[in-house]
Amino acid sequence: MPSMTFFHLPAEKRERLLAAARAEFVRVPYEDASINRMIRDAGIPRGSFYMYFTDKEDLFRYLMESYGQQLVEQVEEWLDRDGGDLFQAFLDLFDYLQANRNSDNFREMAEILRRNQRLQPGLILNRQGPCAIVDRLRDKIDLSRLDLRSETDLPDLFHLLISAVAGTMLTAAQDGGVEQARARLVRILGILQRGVAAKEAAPGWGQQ
Amino acid sequence: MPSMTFFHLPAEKRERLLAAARAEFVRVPYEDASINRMIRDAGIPRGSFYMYFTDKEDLFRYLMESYGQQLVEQVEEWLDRDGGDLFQAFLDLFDYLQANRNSDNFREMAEILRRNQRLQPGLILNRQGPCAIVDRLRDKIDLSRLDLRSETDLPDLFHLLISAVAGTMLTAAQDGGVEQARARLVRILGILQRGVAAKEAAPGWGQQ
DNA sequence: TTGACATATGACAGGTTGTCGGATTAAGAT
DNA sequence: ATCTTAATCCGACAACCTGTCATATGTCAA
Repeated sequence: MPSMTFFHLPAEKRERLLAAARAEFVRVPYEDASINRMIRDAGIPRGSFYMYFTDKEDLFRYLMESYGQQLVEQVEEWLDRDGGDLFQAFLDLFDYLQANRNSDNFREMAEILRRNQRLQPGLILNRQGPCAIVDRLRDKIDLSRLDLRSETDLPDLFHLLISAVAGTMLTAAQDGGVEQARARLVRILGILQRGVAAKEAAPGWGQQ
Repeated sequence: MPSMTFFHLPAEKRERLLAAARAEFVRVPYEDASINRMIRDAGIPRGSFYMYFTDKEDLFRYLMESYGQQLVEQVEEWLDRDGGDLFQAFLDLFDYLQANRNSDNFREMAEILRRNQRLQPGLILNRQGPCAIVDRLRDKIDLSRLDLRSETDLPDLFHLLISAVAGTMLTAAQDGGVEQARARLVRILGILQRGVAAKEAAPGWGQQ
């Protein structure tokens, strides 16, 4: 979390720094991003930066969090539109991130995510896990379609869904096209919905 | 992948470098690991290092890959013992990694995994995804217990299982105890087995 | 005016990485 | 035994990066 000082800053200066930071994270993957360049581009002196953020990670997390905020809002909308269908909403999320023909803002976010999907999903995901998000979305979700048996099933499901989307976005970038990746996501969503346990737990050990 | 030169090295020298590298990755998380220290400890000159590996990442991936090799062998064993029960085997994996009262070798691996679970599951996982592993384990798995509907369901399931284990190991390290984390893993395995779709809900979402 | 406090600033120490060209070794070839 | 050629070795080096700290500057209240 940025220091209070950062928020007391004149909005213009604050935004200048954030813009430079976003540009840098768009330019190269996280590990290669340089605080030096950010402050140079933003015209902020070195010492000041460390007055605001403790770290490159601190800054990155702050950015991710605000992006996350926006995504959650977007997902909220889809849930409304899709009648609370969680799976459809996550499929929408995938399509949305792939398309990225949207506001510059999202285009930027999508680019950063794409740059950093190979490493650190742990960095991108909020530290506290999906719990906060779930709390916010819970009442938009049509729970009657879900067979949840424990208090934590919904957060856990979220975790699985998020990493599925992240994982398939990786596929999309590397291997073949978006099509293939999307198909994979659909299959994974299918697995999560129906489960992989054979319905009649046949005791026999015969294979196939 | 290390260069051929690396494998032509006298075994002693090669092992000296690898040992120093492992020690360094045990000492600090990936980002902070220093090639400098590794070569200093191993008594290998700077130029040589870059003759063998292109990168810190190159070296790390090589290590992870060999650890992965060992883990797969271990999982293979469990599958034999558990009668091909994939879910049981992954639960065993969790217990095994948590316990880490094993050979120094595994203790080291467990420590590295623990240090790096926060970031880069993407780094730890083999680039090609679980496919290679799956091919190797496929005939040890009792497929009659699973309801798989597509060629890729098994790899995808693996991916989910692995990230579930990784995710809960994270929980284990941060929040409360191992107990809580294990319970969470059990619930997640439950979700994957039975699915979260309410049984009689109409499956209408899969169009498009 | 004068403290007392928050904030700003940039020079600096210590560290890192990847490269490069000359030294060294190994392996044939003559 | 000597020469040739290619592979390997090596450490000095340039370029960069980060986090800190002592000093300067601003701000508000008494």
